[in-house]
Amino acid sequence: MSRVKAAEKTSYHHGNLRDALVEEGMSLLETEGLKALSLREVARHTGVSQTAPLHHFAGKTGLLAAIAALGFRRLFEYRTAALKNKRDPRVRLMTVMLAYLEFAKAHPSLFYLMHGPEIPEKTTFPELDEAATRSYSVLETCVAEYLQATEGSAECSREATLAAWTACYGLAVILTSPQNTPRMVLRRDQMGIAEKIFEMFIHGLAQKD
Amino acid sequence: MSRVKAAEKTSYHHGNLRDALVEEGMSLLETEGLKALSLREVARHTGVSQTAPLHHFAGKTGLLAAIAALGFRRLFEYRTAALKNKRDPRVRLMTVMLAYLEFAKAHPSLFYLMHGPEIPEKTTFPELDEAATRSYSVLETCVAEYLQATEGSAECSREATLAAWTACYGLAVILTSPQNTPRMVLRRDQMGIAEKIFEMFIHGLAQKD
DNA sequence: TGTACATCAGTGAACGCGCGTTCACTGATGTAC
DNA sequence: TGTACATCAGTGAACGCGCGTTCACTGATGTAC
Repeated sequence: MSRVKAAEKTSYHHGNLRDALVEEGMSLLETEGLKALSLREVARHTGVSQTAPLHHFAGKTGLLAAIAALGFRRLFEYRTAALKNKRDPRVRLMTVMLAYLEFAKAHPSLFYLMHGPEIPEKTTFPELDEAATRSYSVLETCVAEYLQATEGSAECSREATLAAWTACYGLAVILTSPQNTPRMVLRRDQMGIAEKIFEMFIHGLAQKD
Repeated sequence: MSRVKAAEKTSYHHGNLRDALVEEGMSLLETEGLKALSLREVARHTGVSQTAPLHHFAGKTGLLAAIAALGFRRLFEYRTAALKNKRDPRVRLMTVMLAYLEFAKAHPSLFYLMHGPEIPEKTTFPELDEAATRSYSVLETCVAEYLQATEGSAECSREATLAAWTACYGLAVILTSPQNTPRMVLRRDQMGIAEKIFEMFIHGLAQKD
């Protein structure tokens, strides 16, 4: 790996093909959708023979997993960036939830790849698994802090996190595939309604039972 | 349609092929999953030539839509059956939400077909659209009644329904594809945890804002 | 400093797959007269 | 009551597609000596 990225076009070896394929796959996914994302198409776009990717990934699923992992890393960054300078626990929780929604809306196909059934056995891809866990833990932290601030006990923080995650995820899927469901409500001001809904959730989270 | 279902095997015409295909497609979906559900396979299972289905459905999507519509009709029945003899508005809301979850867990592939992207432009299939709306309206009614019981105003009932639907749907997807996400929490007693989570939601629903 | 050789990262042809759909057809049914 | 004919619901062969993957290969790189 001494000359990574040195030669650009003329050399036989690419030097950085793995990253290039992931990058190209990502942009293909965002522009053309998941259906159009095939090994061959990615190879074509990268200007490389159609079997070259197999030297870097365990079949098609391997490439998909790598793309999804990159997606989770970006989601993590997006979430943490949104949290910057926010101090109030309640605000932080709301922020991290809304950020998730924004991310999903901005990258629907990626979002679908990250969570959908296209990649089976996600746990078997360490890179993907780690990135997903890291992203999830941002939410987890915010929920725990919020619970602590409101009732002093972070006892059922796990369930509460799952509840928050349910809200985020459910709404994200709904907003991402609008033809799915209640069309009336969501015509306009999606983020406003989302905030309203999240507020109800957050309120419910803080109850003592 | 005078002799529907009269002759069984020997006759050239099937007599009830459309229904038979939907039925067969449904069972194929449940046993083998969405990937295995092709026009040809359904035709094969029904004992009919592989092009016969095209006389009854607008291509593959048409068949899928018919199956999904049947799914929504069953979901509707399941929900209303669960509500029978329940009187308290809060209990009724909880019941209808849990019933949704149970249905999804019992028929994961069907659930995925009903809500996933396999059928594009769902609104263009009247049968499907109507069945989906009817099923959704059960939830809508329960939410409205609950709001009325708790605060006397069913003003933001639409948003509240969407919130409840978000909780149902989000959790259903999570429980349906378990490898997705937080594995720790959901090892056991899924319905118990689900109820806990829904309780938080329902509690949040009733807040005055 | 030079050489032999293992290893890695590419190539391109080809296989085999199941699919949705088109096509020209034929058997059965129902209706007009 | 009988006949002609349009229409409907089947058949089966075939087309064309893009795909993931296998295979034998070759060019380039790095390392041991």
